[in-house]
Amino acid sequence: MPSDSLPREFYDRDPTTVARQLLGKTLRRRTRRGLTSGTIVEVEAYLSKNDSAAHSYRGPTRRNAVMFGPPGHLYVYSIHSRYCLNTVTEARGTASAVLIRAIEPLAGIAIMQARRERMVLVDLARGPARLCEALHVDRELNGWDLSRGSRIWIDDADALPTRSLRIGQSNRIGVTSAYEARLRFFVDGSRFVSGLRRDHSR
DNA sequence: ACGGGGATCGGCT
DNA sequence: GCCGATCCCCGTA
Repeated sequence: MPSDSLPREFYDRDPTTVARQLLGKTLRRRTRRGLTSGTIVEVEAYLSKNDSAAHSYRGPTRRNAVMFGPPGHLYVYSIHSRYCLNTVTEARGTASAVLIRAIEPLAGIAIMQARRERMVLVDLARGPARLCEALHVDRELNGWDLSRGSRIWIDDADALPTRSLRIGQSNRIGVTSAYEARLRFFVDGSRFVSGLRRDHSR
């Protein structure tokens, strides 16, 4: 429906560039229950080469197949009986992605509160699995094309001006024993960012 | 405020 | 069989 959904070309770039540019954009989700949305405030890049933390590192499997497909599609995987949401980046076959780790809730807050069984705004979508629960994202959306602009998509409307954002950078959260290159990006100063521990920030 | 530990299950070796 | 791109609760202070 919205013609301002980010086009496929937006995602057809290296994951670090896409990750940085996703900060401040608006992630939207529409279900029968209503519209929920939020401002993206925290992301991580997973590279197609030399990145042992990327799910695609050891080649295609059934789980990571979407990562090897075209950019702009959703890669949803489960961990510890929860879900995390990525956007596939770069051209088909390169298998990179951006993990969306946190949003600042904008619309449909009551719906998110009900889904999360939490009232505190800051607890609704701070962390990748919390975000998925708040937006009702599960494996059914794995492979969904974000550029279609329905069910779930990202757009520029209500976006924070990227130029004026102060972007913080750190190692990725929960990634151990991997080549690390400070591939986590977040809106500096936002209360809606996860992993505020000292060893991650800055 | 901070840190330790358990839940819980699909994917991969 | 092992182990997470996690979350939440419950100790201490």
